[in-house]
Amino acid sequence: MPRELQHGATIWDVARKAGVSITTVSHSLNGKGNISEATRERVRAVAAEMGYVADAMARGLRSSKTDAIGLVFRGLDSLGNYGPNGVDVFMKLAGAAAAETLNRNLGLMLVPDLSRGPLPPFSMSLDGYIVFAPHLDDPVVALLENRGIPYVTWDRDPGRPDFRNWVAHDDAASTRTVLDHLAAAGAGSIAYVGGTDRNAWNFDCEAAYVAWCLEAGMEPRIYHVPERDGVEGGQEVGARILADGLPGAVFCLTGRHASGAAQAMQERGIRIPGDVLVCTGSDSEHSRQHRPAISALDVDIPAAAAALVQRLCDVMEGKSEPDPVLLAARFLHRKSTSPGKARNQQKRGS
Amino acid sequence: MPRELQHGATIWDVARKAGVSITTVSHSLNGKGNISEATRERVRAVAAEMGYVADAMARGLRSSKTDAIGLVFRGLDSLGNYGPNGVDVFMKLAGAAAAETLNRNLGLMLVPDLSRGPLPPFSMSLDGYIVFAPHLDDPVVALLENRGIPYVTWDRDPGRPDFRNWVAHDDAASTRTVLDHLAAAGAGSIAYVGGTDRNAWNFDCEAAYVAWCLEAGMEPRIYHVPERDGVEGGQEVGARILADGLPGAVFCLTGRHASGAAQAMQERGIRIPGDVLVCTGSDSEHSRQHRPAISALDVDIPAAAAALVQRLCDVMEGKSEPDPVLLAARFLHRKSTSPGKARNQQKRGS
DNA sequence: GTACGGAACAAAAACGTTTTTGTGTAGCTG
DNA sequence: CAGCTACACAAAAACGTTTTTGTTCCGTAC
Repeated sequence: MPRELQHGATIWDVARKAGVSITTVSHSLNGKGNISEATRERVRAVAAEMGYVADAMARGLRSSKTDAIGLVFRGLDSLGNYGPNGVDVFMKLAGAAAAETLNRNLGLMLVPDLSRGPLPPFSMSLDGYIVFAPHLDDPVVALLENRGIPYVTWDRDPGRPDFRNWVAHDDAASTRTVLDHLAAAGAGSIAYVGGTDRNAWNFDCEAAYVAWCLEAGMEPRIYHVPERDGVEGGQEVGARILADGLPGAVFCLTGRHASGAAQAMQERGIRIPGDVLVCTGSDSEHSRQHRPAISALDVDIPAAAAALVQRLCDVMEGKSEPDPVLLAARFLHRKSTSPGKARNQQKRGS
Repeated sequence: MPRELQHGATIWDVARKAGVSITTVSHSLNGKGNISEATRERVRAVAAEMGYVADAMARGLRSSKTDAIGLVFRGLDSLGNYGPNGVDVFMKLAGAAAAETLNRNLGLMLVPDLSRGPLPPFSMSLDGYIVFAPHLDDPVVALLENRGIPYVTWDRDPGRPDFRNWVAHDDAASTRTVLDHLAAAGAGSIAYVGGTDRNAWNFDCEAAYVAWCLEAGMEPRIYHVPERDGVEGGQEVGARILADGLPGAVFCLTGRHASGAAQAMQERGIRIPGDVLVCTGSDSEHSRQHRPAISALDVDIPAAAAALVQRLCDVMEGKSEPDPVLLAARFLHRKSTSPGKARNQQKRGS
């Protein structure tokens, strides 16, 4: 049991005990001013012995640096609105980001959606922010922009083409990979199921799908389901797709939708992958759990978190802004897209 | 685009614009002093119009309240040492805790393991802490105790029987539930596989197992595998159990161990649940994914998080400390423990 | 012998709040 | 009309740092 009042050890206490002024203490510990090495060392020893740690508030007040960054936490309700890949991805990202920040000796604060309700106490004092999946006219980025707080986003901001501090997967390339794979596995027509959130993920994947169809001479079949509707929304769209005519493959952006759609079709006697291929743009427990397991695009979360934190640190240090970071998604080939006989509903190239 | 320098709007600016002193501003906004309702309202309006938010640093410095709590984040390396249920549970807890704190308008900061390396800047200024699964002589709780920072723990601290601010599942009751279930499903002998971390979870489950065996007249068969060894450790212990003689059931505390043990036995021709029942004390993706799916105890994470945050707030407000919170775990009955013919290796009661 | 300069440290200002203590005016009492 | 209270607000101290500006001492150059 060391000191009794270690809790309140202030810079004055250290100064008194070392027989110097508080200036000397501050300078000694921070390696700044002009202090003889002997004094510096002595002060360091005293401070260490007393377990002195500079008060973060006072330091932050003076130098307006908190050494902590924020991660905008979108609650479950708003995740329905914003978070395309669902809570799983978000929480994994939070964990990876925390692991990444600790390496740099930064704190990571989870703050609720900044756009509604009273601002959480610390939110405006953080050094920077990571924003998850900004949507069109996102009030959160508007607020940060307005306050001049540095931030990076996961996925690009669809409304700000000139904003460059983002990290994302190459959605266009990923989409083409998936579609090529489905076509190679025998799908002559491919239905696309996107979400309704107005974020880059939805926009870019759909655009890539349309472009790919054009090239392949295939008629686009596009469906939209609100992200928040999850598996049930997937079931509903599965039925709708069936009513419109069985395609060779169904590509659902979210894992929940894919799982629901697959389930709805299976319940109506359709076999996967025998009669239709199913694939999702974001792996989740639902896609893994489904029988047969659903092929998916997989996100390298640690890499994404590392890139985000790195970029944010760069921005905070005022480094010049290079190009956005594009990561490659892995395609996880599972049973739901095993190749088989041709499944052309509308003949390819017809 | 509102104001140009909203970023730096200070209490002085508000005071000047409202034609009052900063005292009046502070009092008006915080509903303290003795201010006429007219003035109070006018100041409020001006502040709102300017988008004024009190600087958290200054406020914190003055009143030594940060309105933020910390969650000790144990990195992947130390999770091997500390986190009994693996990273999944921890991240879910973090998410649930974040959702819970935002309701109270508190910030939640993830801080790295406090016991090693330099302390992250903010760690000693937070109002309180949630510590995940403290182990015997945990340096993190020692540090918090030493600094006089309020904290609650998830799972009790095995080394401090008189510390009461914890929330946990009733491990003894859960263990009995599982063992009763296994016995009822026909297991005449049950092998127990625990971890090596010195935390309450391991201690209490093992003690309950031993007690239950004594009552049931069954010879205890206890194995230990380091948590960090994961699935591979489970495979290894599965082989070891088999070499010692096939029991009627295997109860592994962690999902990874259970999955590995099941796998090792299945590879050697043992059928589950035909020849042996397998069950785990903490549900995870591994237990869900395994074929057959492995029965498990399931944690109600949101309830746990809510209880932890609630308790921490109580402690911070200096409320009297009631009894620790004991939550009930749900038992998820899956295929791996389907009842069948008696599987008595050693006859029950013999 | 005075002026200059650098080394080593100290004093004081500043950061933006909250809180304690003042201050002036009005109304009321005796 | 002196004195007291209540009211509405202002001034100033305090929180614990960092940083800017001083101060002292001493050696050296002119």
